[in-house]
Order: sequence, then C-alpha cells, then structure tokens
Amino acid sequence: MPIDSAIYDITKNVIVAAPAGSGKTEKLSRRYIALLSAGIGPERILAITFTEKAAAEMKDRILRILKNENPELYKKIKEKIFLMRISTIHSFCLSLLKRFAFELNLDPNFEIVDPKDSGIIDSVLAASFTGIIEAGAGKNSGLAGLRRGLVELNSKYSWSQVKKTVEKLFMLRPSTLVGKPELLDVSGFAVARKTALEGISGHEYFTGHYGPLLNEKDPEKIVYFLNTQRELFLTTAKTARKLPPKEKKPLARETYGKVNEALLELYRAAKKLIFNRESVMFYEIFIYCNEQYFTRKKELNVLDFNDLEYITYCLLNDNPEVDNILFAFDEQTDHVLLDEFQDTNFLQWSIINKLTEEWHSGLGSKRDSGINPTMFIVGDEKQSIYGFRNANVEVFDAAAREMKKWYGNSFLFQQVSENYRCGSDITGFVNGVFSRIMAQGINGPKWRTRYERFYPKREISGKVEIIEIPKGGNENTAEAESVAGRIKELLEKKVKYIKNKENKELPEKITGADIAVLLRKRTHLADFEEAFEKAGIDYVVINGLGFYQQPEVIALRALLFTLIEPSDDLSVYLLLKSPLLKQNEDEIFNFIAEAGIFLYEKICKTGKLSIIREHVLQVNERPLSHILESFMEKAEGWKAFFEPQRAANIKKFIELVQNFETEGSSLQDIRAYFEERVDADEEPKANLSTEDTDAVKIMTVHTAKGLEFPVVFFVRMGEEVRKNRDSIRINEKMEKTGILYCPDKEIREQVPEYIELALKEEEEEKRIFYVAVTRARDYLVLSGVRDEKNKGFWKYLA
DNA sequence: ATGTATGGGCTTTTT
DNA sequence: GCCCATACAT
Repeated sequence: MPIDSAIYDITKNVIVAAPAGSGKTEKLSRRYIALLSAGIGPERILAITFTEKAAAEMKDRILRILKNENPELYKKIKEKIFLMRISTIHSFCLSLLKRFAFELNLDPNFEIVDPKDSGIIDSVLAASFTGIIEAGAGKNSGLAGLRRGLVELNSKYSWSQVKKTVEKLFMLRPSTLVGKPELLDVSGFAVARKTALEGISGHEYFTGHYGPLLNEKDPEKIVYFLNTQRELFLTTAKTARKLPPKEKKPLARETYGKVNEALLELYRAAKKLIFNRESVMFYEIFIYCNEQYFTRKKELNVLDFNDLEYITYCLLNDNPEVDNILFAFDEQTDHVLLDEFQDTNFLQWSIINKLTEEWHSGLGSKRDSGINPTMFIVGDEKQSIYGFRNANVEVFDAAAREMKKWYGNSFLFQQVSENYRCGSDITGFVNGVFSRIMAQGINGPKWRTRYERFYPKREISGKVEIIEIPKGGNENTAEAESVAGRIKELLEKKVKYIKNKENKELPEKITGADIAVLLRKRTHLADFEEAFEKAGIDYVVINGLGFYQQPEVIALRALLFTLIEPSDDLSVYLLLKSPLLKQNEDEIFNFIAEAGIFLYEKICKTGKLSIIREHVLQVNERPLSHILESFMEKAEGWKAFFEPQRAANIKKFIELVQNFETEGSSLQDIRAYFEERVDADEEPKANLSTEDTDAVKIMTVHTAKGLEFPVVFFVRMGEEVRKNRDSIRINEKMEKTGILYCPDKEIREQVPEYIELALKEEEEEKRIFYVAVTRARDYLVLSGVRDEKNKGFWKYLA
C-alpha cells in the first residue's frame, strides 16, 4: 500500500474521503503511528470509531504495523497499551460522564440499558398517562391542559395509538435535540374552502348531500362531516371519485369529478389544520413523559444510549463547570482521529466541536507551549447508512467547510479513489451503476450522494453474476433455493484469489467461510435458513437477534443477577416484568411504594412473591445452576417459554452458569462475564451447529459494513423498503431540528418536507446497495425476484 | 380504456 | 391497518 505522505503530515488537519476498499483503517492507523513516531504519547491521542469491533481492529492494526516496521516503538507502546484511547463515541461519552458524575449530579455507578428491552418506556408512558388523567382532573392543576389534550387525542385515536405515537417520539429522540413541532402549511385552507363551497352550491345534488358544509368554518366539524359522507366523494383508495359509487348518474361525469376534487382538497386542508393542533398536543405530552422518563431512570440509576450523547452535550454546553471540563479534556488531548465520519450525527459533531473549540478559536495555550493539536477525519459519504439513527451526511460537508475556515492552509482535504479490494470487473460494475444513479460534481441538493469513480488496483478481474427469479408461484422459496444451489456449485471452485510469495494473485478453492449472504432486512431470513438446511450448507446468522437479546435469556439473566446481587434494582425490576413473574406496572409500583432502600427489600416487606427471597437465600447453600432450575420449575418458566428454541436457550444459559461453577468461578466473576456478553453479542443461538468455522455467513448489509469477503451474495434485490411510512418524523437540518407530524399518508405525499425525507431515504437505499456490492473481493452475485417493473435494487441497474 | 371493489400478504436497518 | 394485484363495472 503506498504511503501518501501529505495526510500523515502531523502539522495538518485532514479530512480523507476514503471510499470502500481504499484502505481506510490502514490510513487511520498510519496517521496514529505518525503521531506516535513524532514522540506523542498514546494517552494524548483520542480515536473515535463507529463500533467496538472497529476500535479493536484499529488497535490491532496499529500494533501489527509497528511490530513489522518499528519494533522499538512497538515495544514501548505495548507497555503503554492500556493508555491507548481508541473507543466508540458512546464509550467515550460514558467515560466523560463517569468522570464528571459529581458535576452532573449523577450516581457514578449508573448502568446503560436499552429502554425497549427493559420495558421502562412502556411503564413510564402508562404511569404518565394515568398521572395526567388523574392529577389533571383537579382544579387549577398545572396538568389540566395536558389532560384536555390527552382526552381529545384519546377520543379520536385509540389509547394504544396515542401511546404508540408518543413512543415513536421516544425512539426518535436519539442523538438529537428534539425541537418544536414544524407545522404543516395551512395557508391553502381558505381557498380550498371557497372552491369547494362554490362547487357544492352550483348543483342540487351536492347541496343535498353537503348542505351542512355551507356555513361550517371549524376544521374539526368539516372533517367530521366529510367523514360521514366519505364514500360519496372518495374511492377506497382515497382518491376523488370520478364515477358515483352506484350506477345512478347524478351529473355529467366531469362536473361530478371536479366537485369531488374540490371536496377532497377541503378535506385535506382541514385535516392539516387539525394535525397541526394535534402535533402540539403530542409534543407537550411527550415533553411531560420525557421528564417522567428521566425521573424513572434516575430512580433506577440507569441511562440509555441516547442519554450518553445528550447528557454529554449538555455537560459541555450548559453545565456551570464547563470550563473545567473543557480544560481537563484539553490538557489531556492533543490529537483527535475520527473514523466513519459519514455516520456522525449532528449532536456527536457538536460534542467533538465543543471539545476542540479552543484549538481553532485561537484562545488555547497549546500553541504557546509548542503543541500543534490536530484533527484527522476519515469517512465516505457513500457509505452513510445510519440515517435512522440520525446519522447526517450533511455533517461531512459542513465539517469540511468549517475546518477549511478554521485551519486555512493547515487544512487538507483528500479524495482517495484507489480500490485495493475488488476485482476490476466488480469495480467496473460499481463505477457503471453508481456514476449513473448518484450525483456527479457539486450540483444539486446537499443530501444527494456524490460519486467518485474507482481506480481498481488489483490485477484480477473477479466476476459479477446475476440471478433473476421470475415472479409468480413460491418466488421467495425459489430464490432461496437458487442461491443455495449456486453456493453448492461455487464451493470447492477456484473463484477466490490469494497472493503468493511473489505477490502474484492466484486462484484458490473457496470454503463456506469465504461466502457472505447479505440481506437488506431480516424479514425473509427464514427462507434462506430453510433452503440452506435442506441443501446441507452450514451457515451462521451473524447478529440475528442474538442469544442475549432473546426474552427468555433476558429474564434468566435478570434472575441470575438478582440472586447474586439482590440490591441490583434494575435486574429485580426486569425480573418482575419478565414472563417468569408477569408483574404489571401497578403491581411493581406497589412494591416501590414500600419503605426501604432496595427494591428487593421492599418486595420482601410485602411478603408477596416469596419465591424471590426463597431462592436468594439459597445462594450460598447450593449451586446457582440448581437454583435457576428450581426457580424455573416453581415459576412455571417452562410454560412461559415453551417454544423449542427458547427452551434450548434456557438450557444453554443454565449450562453456561454450570460450567463456570465447575471451574470454581466466583459469583462476581460470573456476573461480570454475563454483563460483558450482552454488549458483545456474538453467541450463536442454542442447538445450531455453529462451532464449525466453515459456515456461510448470513447478515444484514448494516452488519457487513466495514467487512469484506471473497464471495458475496446480495439477495432479495427485488424487495422494496417502503418510504415515507412514519407519521412522526424528526426533520434534522443543520440549523434546526423539528418534529413533523402528519398521520395521513395521502397528505404526506404532498407535503414538501415529507417529500424531501422520502428522497433522502431513496438516497440511503442507493448507499446501502453501494455498501453491499463493495463488500465483494472476487465474486459478486446479485439475486432477486425480478419483473418488468424493476422494483427494489433492480431499478439501479441499467 | 378507465375507474372501483375485493381479498391476500406483509409490516427495516442498530451503537 | 395499508399496499398491490386482480376481478369486475361502466
């Protein structure tokens, strides 16, 4: 790999636009080494990667290069390896929060939870809603307004629908500062009403049916009334009727259609007015629930993933101690390296920005003491596929502009276009497709993805193969079976190329482990599992809802933690909510209301659920695995988890515990092990023969990001992801972030903000396709159900 | 040819 | 509950 000296000039601030296969990790590692070689200690360099795995890989790569090229430095660094600060943004924020827990009024022993798994959001919403309804009923209650809003929403939508919408806002809260509702444009209401009324009054037929509309101005009543008449002017597909529902022809077809159009316009305009009101109601209810959510997390002493970023952001912006914090960071850190920058969201960029503010504001004392702090950013806009987590491609552009402004001549932007990964047929295919479907040059809206052509560096051609499954019959099974068949044919064939001693690439036989099957989503994963099983192909599903994410394992883990550490409130809470004990929120609240410090104590006081205490008391008497089994029997856990896979998972979990005990591990060791395993979830599901390393890997494109395989199958090409489905959206722009709300799909299709969001989603699909095809080194197979409509990813091919 | 009713299939990606 | 293909109606 050639060393481009400019980007390793450690006096320069650098952004490298490094496409797939261009040696991104290598460049990052070499920059890191350039810093080390200049005598900079590893403790003064902060590197942020996207995943823990990428962090580990980078550490690995750095050490490997050093070992080969600079053994002396390698020895020195190896001793200081624990000082290397290479982590994800989340764990970086975590360490910052732990360090400044006191300033933040946080208990430093807080734990991180996934609020979805733990059911905390569920319980908070239920409690908040009842709270609003009960407390808001009191005279002069501050909640009276919220109560009215909630009651009104409740009368229109079902209770569960309202809950779902607020829940959505919780899920969207990620990594962004939730802004105020962005209201829909309702300026057309007056005109729509005028046109509709004129249409009605012209014909007896219409005045007969729509008379009450003539003097109605209230949008609520207009919509209510039009709803009663909807089958008169709307088809089942919710378009304006051109023909009457029954054969009777009241008017000329053209007049009839025109008036219905006008009525539909009025109907939509009035709905928009209503949605705007509801939007504000939902927003206010959400804000209230969010406060309750924070209180509950405080009680349980937990934070969720989003809090890590959000609280760090607040710490750096609003905390009175901010100067000390920034000083502490600045004193420690001279160089920042950022990986996968295209997946950075606005909040994360703000955090980095704030931390390094002094480096470019000219206020810092670093330069006076001869230190030249730098930023080194690597990313590829074409691989930005985390939009749903608010990754914002525009951040990349904005960062380049800002850094240019801050650093002037000591800033360097470098576009890389060499590809060291794919055979030339594959790069040729990629160039052909993406130079057509992505933007060229700098024209067009900012969210359009731009494409720079690849220059293939490998000497072999590789191959791109296409499998088209005709529509009709059992097309899904047919595709899975074709893929299985093709895999069997390719196995043992010499389709991968490996360098020999003279650095010449020579063909070699492949094994299952060389093959990756990539999917856009997991929906039809079972078809492939089935087909592979039938064909006798060994496979592993990577990250398919992992062992530790299965509800039965979550329950058992909570039980295990409760036994080992009864003061672990969160685990006790999870155990209570689990199918083992089936306690609902009200019941749990009754426990919480008891006197005492820990939830476990409180439960014991009530004398209820004696099963918990009974088993906790056995902990030092008999093996944990026996206690787990006994608990399962008594709580009828086998009934709750009767499905074979779940039962097998439970057995496997208990076996794992048993193994530790026979090894003589301490309780705390066991607990620590399972705590760690949850994050690094790679444990294959029980009873699958996954021990063999020769298995074909099945995974989503998202999971495959950053990886490469000799042979890649990208399957289900014909599948389309539905755009514009969510009624509530976060509309994140650099300047402001707003909430969009419009539960009516037909109206959404006309609202410019939603239209733009749908276009952005389409861009992301292109990028997902790009990531998928650029995983392949030697052999790429695209397969899917295809018809003349060219749906899904097929439409990107010429 | 065009508009409408009906029934069957399916409802993302994850630190 | 919503999309799409298909059958049915004008």
